[in-house]
Amino acid sequence: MSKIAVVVLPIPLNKPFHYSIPESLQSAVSKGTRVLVPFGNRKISGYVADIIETTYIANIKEVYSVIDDAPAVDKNLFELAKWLSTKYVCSLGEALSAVVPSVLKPPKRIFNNKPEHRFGINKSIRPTLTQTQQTITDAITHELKNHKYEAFLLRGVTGSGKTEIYLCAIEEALALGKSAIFLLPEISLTPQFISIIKSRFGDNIGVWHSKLSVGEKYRTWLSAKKGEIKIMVGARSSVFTPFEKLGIIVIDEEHEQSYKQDKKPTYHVREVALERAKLSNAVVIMGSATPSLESYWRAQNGEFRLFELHERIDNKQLPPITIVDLNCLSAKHKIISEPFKNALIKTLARREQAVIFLNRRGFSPWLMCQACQKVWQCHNCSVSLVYHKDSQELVCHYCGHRQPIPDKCPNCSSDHLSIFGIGTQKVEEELKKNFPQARIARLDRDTASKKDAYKNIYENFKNEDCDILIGTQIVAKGFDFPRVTFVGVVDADTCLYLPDFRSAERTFALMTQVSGRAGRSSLGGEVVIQTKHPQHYALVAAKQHDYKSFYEQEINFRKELNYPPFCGLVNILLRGKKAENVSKATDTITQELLKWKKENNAAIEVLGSTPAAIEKIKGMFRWQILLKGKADILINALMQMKNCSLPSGVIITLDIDPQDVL
DNA sequence: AGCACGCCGACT
DNA sequence: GTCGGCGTGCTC
Repeated sequence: MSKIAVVVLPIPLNKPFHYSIPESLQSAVSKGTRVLVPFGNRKISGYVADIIETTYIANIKEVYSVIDDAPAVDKNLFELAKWLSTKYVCSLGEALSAVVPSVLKPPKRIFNNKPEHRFGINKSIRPTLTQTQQTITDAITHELKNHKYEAFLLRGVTGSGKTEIYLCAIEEALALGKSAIFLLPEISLTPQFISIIKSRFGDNIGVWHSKLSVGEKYRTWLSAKKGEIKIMVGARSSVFTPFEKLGIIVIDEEHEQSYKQDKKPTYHVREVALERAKLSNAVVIMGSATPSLESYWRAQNGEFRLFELHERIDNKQLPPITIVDLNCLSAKHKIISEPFKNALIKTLARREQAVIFLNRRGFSPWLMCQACQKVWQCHNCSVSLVYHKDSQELVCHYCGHRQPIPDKCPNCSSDHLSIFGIGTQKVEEELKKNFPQARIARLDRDTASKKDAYKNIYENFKNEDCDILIGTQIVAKGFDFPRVTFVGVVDADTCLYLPDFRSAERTFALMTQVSGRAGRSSLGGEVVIQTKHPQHYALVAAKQHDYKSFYEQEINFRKELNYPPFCGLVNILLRGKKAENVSKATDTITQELLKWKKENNAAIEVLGSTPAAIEKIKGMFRWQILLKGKADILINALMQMKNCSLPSGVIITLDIDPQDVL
């Protein structure tokens, strides 16, 4: 009598499927291994959750083959997947496929195993710690030695020596025979950083990011599993690195948005790291100059141990920030104000470099007919098309649709078409006009996506073959050069007044981060921020480099309006091709939720239903409902919602703990 | 989620 | 007449 495998599949159905195990695979199939099984008329990989003797299911099919020669997920990771599926409301199979991506399978082609060179830990590089660094490292080491879960939050400006604390803590973990996961925002995983960390830890390190090939991913994953590497440095998904004896998880730049996964399961890596550390009795260290409001609040409430590093290692001062009120300026100075221009003149005269930052969101140049006010919009999405001067096209930034620039308005036949808004190209033009002798480069999604363009611009700037670098978010991170002494923010408002509860927090973090690009060396530096809201607390606090004052004001605002950390949030998004069906479905669900709330006397708020901020993307109409309340109550409410029948053609997606509610 | 089956409108 | 749109239901 052949045994039966209970297999969990990566489909949105929270129910396992039974397969008989053929004689030939009897010894290879065990709990935790992945197997290839027939499902309908396709073959998919699933997890053996259990092996049983008999089943009530008639006509079961056979396991086709076994993928792993040892369990792919150990007990802790399996528990973590169960937690993921509960917290983020998805099936266990979907959660498991986040823990062990399906790309992780043995390559068909076998590579020659090149001999491994082990360098071990290079202690000689370890610099002497300051008193503060030593105190923090000791506290972390203490917990590591106790094999106890603990979470630490380090708040310290760039240059205050957080990285050294991370590295020392990792060394301690390794010395105790434990492994370490070092999480970074995707953008920080630059070759420069990797070479620094490799020089410190040698071949103990694996690197994990989205650009690895399938084969590289599998080899890295396997060597972590086998314990051949002890440290994994990587983006979000490396929180699932299958280390057996995990000692420490570091989350650098804890406030970064890229730590939230936008597809199902919509986890935040911080929450996963905390949960995993609890299951493994490991330590979590989070660090940031501008911790997320939630985390700082949790630290204030004793959930995390808070350490603050107030000074830069070298006692260098933070650059002075000038805020320029754009309201007082004449139209011709709207892009570049006098203080902005003067600072730039001085910088160039000293033969130093400048970074000009422009946040593109909601700020791109668009085309408008002067006669009838028509604005060119995308046919598939409810957004304006963006004017691209280089290619002479109108481009949709949501669906990628592009069309040539018209010479006449199709409505009124006027040929009086003008461009509104400011983009990086426009700023570049303006700067070229003002500084014809300066060497100017531009870095944004358009230029950075071209092969090697990013590297070329980066190298050029590094080698000082370029005086002014204009860019979007991409220049706010990782562009640390000693000769940058001026940072200019063209318009801080684009992020400030988005209709989102986190926009002030984001603006504060961004301004702080951008400012940090100036004055990294003894040359000093200065920052100019242009805004129409110079009195806004996020900007005033950023100017004063005062996180705490920002925190105090922002936390009051969150409390008054009942937003995180004072409640949990769930964003329910409904999409469909027929506007009417989507709005009807949204209504049905809202009614159902309100009914449940009343019946259970539940402390939740059901906000909506409203069309999403961008009502249509790629031809799909979008409506949303926002749920507020305690996380566990919200999950119960969502369970209720699963029972209601909906008009066809409407897709529901849940975002648990959304980063924004736009 | 995928994928097939099945039912209605607009083409050569 | 049939091609293909999408609504429905099932997958061990």
